[in-house]
Amino acid sequence: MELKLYDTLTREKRPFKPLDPANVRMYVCGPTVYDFAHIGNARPVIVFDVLFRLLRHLYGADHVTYVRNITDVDDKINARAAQEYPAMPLNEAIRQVTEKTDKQFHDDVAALGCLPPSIEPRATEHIAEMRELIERLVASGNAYVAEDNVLFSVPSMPDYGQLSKRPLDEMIAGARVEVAAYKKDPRDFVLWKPSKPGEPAWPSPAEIKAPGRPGWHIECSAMSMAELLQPFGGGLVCDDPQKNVFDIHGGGVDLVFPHHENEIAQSCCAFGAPRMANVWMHNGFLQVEGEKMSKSEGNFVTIHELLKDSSWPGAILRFQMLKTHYRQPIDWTRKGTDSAAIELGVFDIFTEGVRSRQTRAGKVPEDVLSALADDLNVPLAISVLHKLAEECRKSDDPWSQAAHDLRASCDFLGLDLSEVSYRKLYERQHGRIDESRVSDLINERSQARANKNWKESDRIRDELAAMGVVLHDTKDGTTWEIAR
RNA sequence: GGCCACGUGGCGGAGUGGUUACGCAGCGGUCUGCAAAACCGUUUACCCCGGUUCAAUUCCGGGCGUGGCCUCCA
Repeated sequence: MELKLYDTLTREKRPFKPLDPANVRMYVCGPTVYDFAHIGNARPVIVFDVLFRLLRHLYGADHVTYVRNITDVDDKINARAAQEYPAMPLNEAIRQVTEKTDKQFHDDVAALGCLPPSIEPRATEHIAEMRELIERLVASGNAYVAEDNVLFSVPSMPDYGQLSKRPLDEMIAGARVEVAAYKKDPRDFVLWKPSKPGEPAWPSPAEIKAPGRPGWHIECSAMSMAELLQPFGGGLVCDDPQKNVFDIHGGGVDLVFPHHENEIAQSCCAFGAPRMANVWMHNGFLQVEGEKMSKSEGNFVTIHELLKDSSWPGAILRFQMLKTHYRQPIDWTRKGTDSAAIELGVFDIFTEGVRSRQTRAGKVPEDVLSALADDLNVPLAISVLHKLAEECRKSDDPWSQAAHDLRASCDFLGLDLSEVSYRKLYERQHGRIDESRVSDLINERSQARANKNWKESDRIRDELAAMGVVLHDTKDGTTWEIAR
């Protein structure tokens, strides 16, 4: 099976050829840990988790390295720390904020069924590599010092702007931001900047006396080097440009410019590499109820709220996210969550037996895998799952091959069905169903029906319906389930 | 203002130069005391205007709409 991925750089879907099939390497930009992650942050985490699973399937679990960083040095973190812990020394407050947010993030994404990446480097653990990279860029003439800042010189890189397709000279025209006076060129960006007193600070590179801290973009160049190049023979000590490229770099489409463009500039110029990564993948943006998500609009939806306050099982949120192809925009709505719950509830019904007692090996159908291999066409893969569910419905055997395959497919997609049954959803909202009360009422109703007392029979059925219980009268008696 | 995406039936959402996506909902039927479930059948599509083509929802151009980005972070 051939994996094809859409590459933002070339704007086309291409067959994926790993540099080394024994060491497939992927880097995805992770969160800045200063606040609860919102549902938009969840998208790349879920999307690239599916890709991670697929790569592990295709190349072997031990042959894929997935790096997702944690950004724990950033102005927003500083601001949040000062606001939340005004009495505390800033660095201590920052540690409080980052540790707390970091934990929340991991709890949230675990609930969404995401595997932990192979490595989750933290920016503050890689300051040394950032400094080394900056020194290199200064030495090579790609960066310069100005007022204790180190800036990347965009004109020093003729290819700058390829990823976002922004022509160098036209880029300034529409800019509406004031340009710092010390910049040689308005497009130059910061690699290192001086820290204000009390802020996190490290010894500066390039013989700058004042302590400082890294710019935003350099951390990803440094961490991808440290985790995806150096361990595989590349990095600063290696002059072979081919050793200084990894396979896949991912993130949200909002990162294409400037973040990824600048990462490319830093990495390629530092290592003399023709490319930073062979494939650039970007997930589409997300709106909430038709509106841009923003705190001022009051429609800022965090993963935590959905899981804890609204009691949605993570699998349902994950499924809702995966119902849309990763490059399409999503309008995240409550109605969409309800639909996802109904669909997954069906998968739960048909796999309930095989989840408690697997009687044979389930197999992820080729149709599912080939859909995923076609640039992660998860919606198409899900349509195959519906077909399996259809087979299950037609089968008399609760342990049919289709049921095993459906289970295997859900497992493959990271969809944990253990909490998604209609009953569990109902009980999360309305409290436990009193089963003995239900069976008492059913017995009473059966009596009434035996006596052809349809009025009483229907009254009891209505009473049960009010409890969320729906009856099925069959030849063998009456069964019940929770309303969908 | 510049650059870049996206626009499919009631809703969600794939895909394609000519043939049923799929799911949910709706409608009709079988079944049922009546229902429910199940099964069978079935309605409503490709933003607008041009162009290319034997043929466009699918390619090209323009328009409209929505969204993203426009650098040291709002």
